[in-house]
Amino acid sequence: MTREFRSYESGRTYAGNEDRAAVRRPASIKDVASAAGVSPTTVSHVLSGNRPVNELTAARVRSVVNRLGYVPASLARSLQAGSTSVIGLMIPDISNTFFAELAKGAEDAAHDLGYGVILCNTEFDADREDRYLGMIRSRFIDGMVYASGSPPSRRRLEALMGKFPIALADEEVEGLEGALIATADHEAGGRLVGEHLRALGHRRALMLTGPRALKSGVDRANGFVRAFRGEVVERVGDFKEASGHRLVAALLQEGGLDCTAVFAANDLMAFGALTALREAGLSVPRDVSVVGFDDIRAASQIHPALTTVHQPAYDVGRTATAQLLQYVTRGEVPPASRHTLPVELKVRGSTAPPAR
Amino acid sequence: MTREFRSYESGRTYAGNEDRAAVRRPASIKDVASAAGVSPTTVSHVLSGNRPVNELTAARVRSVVNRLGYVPASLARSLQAGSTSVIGLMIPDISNTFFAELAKGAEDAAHDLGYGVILCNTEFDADREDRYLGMIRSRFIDGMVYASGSPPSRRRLEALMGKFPIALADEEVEGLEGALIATADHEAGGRLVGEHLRALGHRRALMLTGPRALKSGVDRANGFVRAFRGEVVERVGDFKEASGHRLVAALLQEGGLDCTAVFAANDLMAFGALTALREAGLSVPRDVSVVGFDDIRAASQIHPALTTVHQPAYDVGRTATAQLLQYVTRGEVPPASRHTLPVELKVRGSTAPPAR
DNA sequence: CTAGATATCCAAAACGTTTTGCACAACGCC
DNA sequence: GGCGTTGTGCAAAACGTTTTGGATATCTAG
Repeated sequence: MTREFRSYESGRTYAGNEDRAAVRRPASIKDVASAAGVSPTTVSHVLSGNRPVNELTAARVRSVVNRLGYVPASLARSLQAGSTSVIGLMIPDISNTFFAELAKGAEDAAHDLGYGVILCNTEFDADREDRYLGMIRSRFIDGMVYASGSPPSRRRLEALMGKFPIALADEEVEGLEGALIATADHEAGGRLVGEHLRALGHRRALMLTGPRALKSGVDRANGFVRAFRGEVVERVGDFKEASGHRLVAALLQEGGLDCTAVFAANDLMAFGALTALREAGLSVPRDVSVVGFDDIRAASQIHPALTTVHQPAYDVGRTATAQLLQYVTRGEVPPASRHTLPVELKVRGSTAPPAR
Repeated sequence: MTREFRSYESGRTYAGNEDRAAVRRPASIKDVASAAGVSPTTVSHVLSGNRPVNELTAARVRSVVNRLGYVPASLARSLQAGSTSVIGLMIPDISNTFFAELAKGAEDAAHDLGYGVILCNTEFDADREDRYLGMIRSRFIDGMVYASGSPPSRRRLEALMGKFPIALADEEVEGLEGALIATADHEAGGRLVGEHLRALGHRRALMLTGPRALKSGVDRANGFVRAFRGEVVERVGDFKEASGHRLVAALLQEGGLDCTAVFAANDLMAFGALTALREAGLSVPRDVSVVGFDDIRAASQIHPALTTVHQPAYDVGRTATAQLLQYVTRGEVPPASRHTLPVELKVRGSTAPPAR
């Protein structure tokens, strides 16, 4: 097999790879063109409909396309077009249901506009994050949805944000203004909890917060304290179940909780608190009410079901992505703009009026 | 339009877009070359280390690279190289923790070899799946990890499998031989459950299966039935929580469960079953034992904690991807090969000896 | 019968890299 | 002084598209 691609009129041959017949080079537009006796230009026009082509010629081209199983190389197309129709989604941990939901929203929004999503799972690893940021600098992706509040990257992010399309989701990176932001209304969530507990008659509460560095956690706490208008004892945890357990157990040992309600800044810490209370022989909600934040799946399945604030993780991902793409498709770097999405208080079995 | 890029020293502007100075074309290798007074070839060699370059020249080039903030366009690089260092991961639902774990394993394995992962979330939608399969045909991705057992795609998949690197994860597509496969040992999982329930003294069990079309579900059922060696009532569900609830509730209405144990083919259906049982006033595990499959996160967080079979979702994703990449990096289409990963029975609070 | 419009298709440039063959000079060796 | 060797860097081809300015033939109107 000589593998000659006799160009449509001149006797020129496109030198293929005669030697190794093993790996069959996929058909290119040139192959189609010469097989159909037209120029690559015409093939392109037939396929894109970008310019009219004689119907007879077009039919011939299409038949060759089928016969050869020709599929345009998207790489070459992207190179020419200057964009790839792919964006990145940077998150710390896809196995965390919150981020998985967020990712689903992002993927849906991207799919709607024909974009693909590259999963950038960082595990809070700065090197890993850097590698993924490199994808945007090398223009392999058209934009990035950034939902990973790992502090060390702020500097780098800042430098990129003016040059490339980037949207912040869920967590606004402290001190990073002028960006596209979609986040849940953490402050309102805290407020709802405060109002709920106050309405039930509670006047003294324990609040388990997340690390001070995360703005979302601070917002939740602020909203709560303002609305509760009672005494609030604050303890700083790390959003993990163990820390909720540890903090509550410690207080119980030191001579009693001295509170009628516990508000944990996320469901996992609330679970820890529940365990500690149960271990101490206290009953929820009879002796103590407990409220969480996030509404992860287990929250509604434990007993008693956990009163918590439902975060619109899916919507956060979807909104951030849709907003980002709105600018990406127009080749613009997005302006500063904030979207705060509503949260919802789910009242379940873990809260009740304080024992009198 | 002359399209000259002499901009660096002469005051000439970029012919590309004089009109909108807003969008500055990123520096190309030509820009660097002319600014450093060398050829693009030399720049390429300095950056890749592919051929030796005089240290003085190299230093000059590097300095220009920094000054201009040059980053090679990965698209052009990929076009030339003939591969993108990106693979696809096709799954039905990323918000399902099982697939999220699997995705994490895939991402980790890919990252280890410098590959990126495009998240292809199908929601069991054939069109969506087709679009993503198009990415491999258009060679935008170098390979695909396929973990979405939606039946309609089998035909298309079959056609692709000989031509492109594809690995099956978790679910082997029925009748699709000659592929790279990584899956959990579903049959052994079913067997472990059967042995466990039999050892506790159960002799009559209700088994909630998944759709018959999925081999994994069939394997689980077969393993269970063989090991349990008692009477098994079988009901077909669809792996969703609602179906577990519906099936059990229906049986209870029709005049009693008449079984001392329920084995659901996945945790979600087990959750549904638990709810139905609780609603009927039955106590788990006192009146009925319940076992699930998958060991999703919520399984250990509900009360009573669910006895279930731990699936190595992470390992399945990681193994499938690592195997796939082994061939992708060598430019080969992978041969037939199967990796069956061990499962583990997690005995928790939802199982006990039958009431006497 | 002729000028302009229309239909049809092609050549060449452009996207931004990497790779390969070659040119040229300087050097060491016999 | 000739010859292989090494060091250095360039030109050109190749990857596979899309886009744009024409070129040529055919048609239409006056």
